[in-house]
Amino acid sequence: MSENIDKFELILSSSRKLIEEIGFSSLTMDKVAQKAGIAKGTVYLYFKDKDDLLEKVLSTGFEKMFERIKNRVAVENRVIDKLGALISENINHIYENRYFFKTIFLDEVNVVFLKKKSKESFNLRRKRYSDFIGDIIKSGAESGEFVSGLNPAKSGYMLVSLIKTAAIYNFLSERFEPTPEMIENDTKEILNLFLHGISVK
Amino acid sequence: MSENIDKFELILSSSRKLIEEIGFSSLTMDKVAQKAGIAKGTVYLYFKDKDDLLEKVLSTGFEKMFERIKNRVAVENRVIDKLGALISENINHIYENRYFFKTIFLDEVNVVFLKKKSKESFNLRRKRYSDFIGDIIKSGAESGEFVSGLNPAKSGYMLVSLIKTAAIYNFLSERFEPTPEMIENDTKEILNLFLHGISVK
DNA sequence: TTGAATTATGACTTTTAAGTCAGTATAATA
DNA sequence: TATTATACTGACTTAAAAGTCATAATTCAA
Repeated sequence: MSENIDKFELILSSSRKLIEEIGFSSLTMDKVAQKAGIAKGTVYLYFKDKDDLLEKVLSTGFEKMFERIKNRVAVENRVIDKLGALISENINHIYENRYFFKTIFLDEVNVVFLKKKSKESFNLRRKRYSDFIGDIIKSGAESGEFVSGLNPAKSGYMLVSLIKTAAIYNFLSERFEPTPEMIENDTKEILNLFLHGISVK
Repeated sequence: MSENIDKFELILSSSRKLIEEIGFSSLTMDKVAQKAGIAKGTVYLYFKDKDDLLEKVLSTGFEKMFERIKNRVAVENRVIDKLGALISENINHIYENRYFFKTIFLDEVNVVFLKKKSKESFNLRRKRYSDFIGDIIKSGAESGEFVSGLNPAKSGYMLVSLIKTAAIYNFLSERFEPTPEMIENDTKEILNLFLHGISVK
């Protein structure tokens, strides 16, 4: 019985290690079995199929992280301290599992591309756009409108991700036919968040 | 000669349409050929392989968007207006190509999962975390610390994406062994951006 | 100790999709 | 019109990986 639990955990941890090494897109059941030092058929005794295995890899990871963040946040009393604790705990968790998250975060490119070259040009485009925004931000910092000490390129990435996230939020909320007003509103909202944040002045 | 260019464009646009309908992860060369009403072999006369085709689908789309945004931004003089124009133009572009972008943005889940059920639980976890943050933000809005009129859940998504983006930025910059100070710095930076933005007060 | 139940194995089957290429149709040229 | 060059076709080959299952090893219980 306890043997079973061990094997279940063994397969999970082997999968996690493999994902760190080769990414989701190259993960195969054969490799998982090999990594765990067991036969492929055995994997299917503990997991319904590949989908089930990956779902469990991600869900157990998430639950661990969420639990940790909730506990840390509960200690703080003031709202801003809660947010600070949350961010810090989240970043720490990402870094402690950095190879896993690196794969998770960057593997999105692998959905689409099979070859290194295309991945590189994908990242290059992302960089070109962020740098373009970075230049605008830089000139704002030089004119004294924006705070000094900003990393312009990084801030560019941040703005791009805010725009993308707003779109994803709308897509997930089934908002597909936006009126011009809605778009104007979204624009204002993102610009405002990026320029002034959510605090009252 | 002009026939060739037409077929090249035909394959590109058929691929784009297909991606809108079924996503990257289900795209096959057979389906592309069928959609374009040509033989599979013909696709390989215009594109080296699948990777080449997808790379060109994405790069042409990006160049179009980037050109458009650059032109629009160039019209404005003040930095803040430039940023506003950029955001607005970017959002507009996303909405005009909404089905394509919906797939691009949400297909990241498909890297990992094959079945609908797992995708749903993935989105559910994302929502649970954002809602948790949303609750904190809500209490901050109620106490008057944060601006009113915020959508807490959406703001939660925004914060999560800022954290994620900061990590991606570090990963892309090959920063894998962060000191505690670097993590503390990142935390402050994100919290500060989220609370106060990049403008000077 | 033995035989029933449980767990494990890995060769095999099946599926899916990328990529090829010999043959066919169409267009260009002499 | 005949010949060459170019463009197109889709059945076929190849490859990769998911999932199965008859058989073997191990554990457990009487």
